Amino acid sequence: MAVTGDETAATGDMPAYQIRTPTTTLPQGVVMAASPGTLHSPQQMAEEATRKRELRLLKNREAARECRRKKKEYVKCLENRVAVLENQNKTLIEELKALKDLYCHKAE
DNA sequence: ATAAACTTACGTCAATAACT
DNA sequence: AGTTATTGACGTAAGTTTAT
Repeated sequence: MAVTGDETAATGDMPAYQIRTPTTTLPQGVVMAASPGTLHSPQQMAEEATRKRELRLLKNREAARECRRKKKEYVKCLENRVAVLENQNKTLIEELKALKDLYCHKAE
């Protein structure tokens, strides 16, 4: 199965193209008192996790686009090289034929 | 006209290579 | 060792071609 869940709980019934948020997100309206002395309430942790995930997805999205662009270019390059070599080959075959011909007629 | 088959581009995940 | 970048594999949507 390709659609395996990631670190945020495998929800097999959710289409892959939907953006999932970490399950650590608290229900609407629930406000936790920030633990005294720290800036790391569960909410803040969850928000930070979401922010990190979205940033990661954004970066990877762009990386994937670039990767495909490079691959396409590479393939185009190869195809071009094939065309060039095919032409060279054709020319060489013609040349060989001509030389053989010449040699034959000389031999008579 | 349209249903089915094929193509193209995309976003995501996971593995791993490259970097610090 | 932890973090970030790269890329193959997969599923999806939209576009195009082909057969009826």
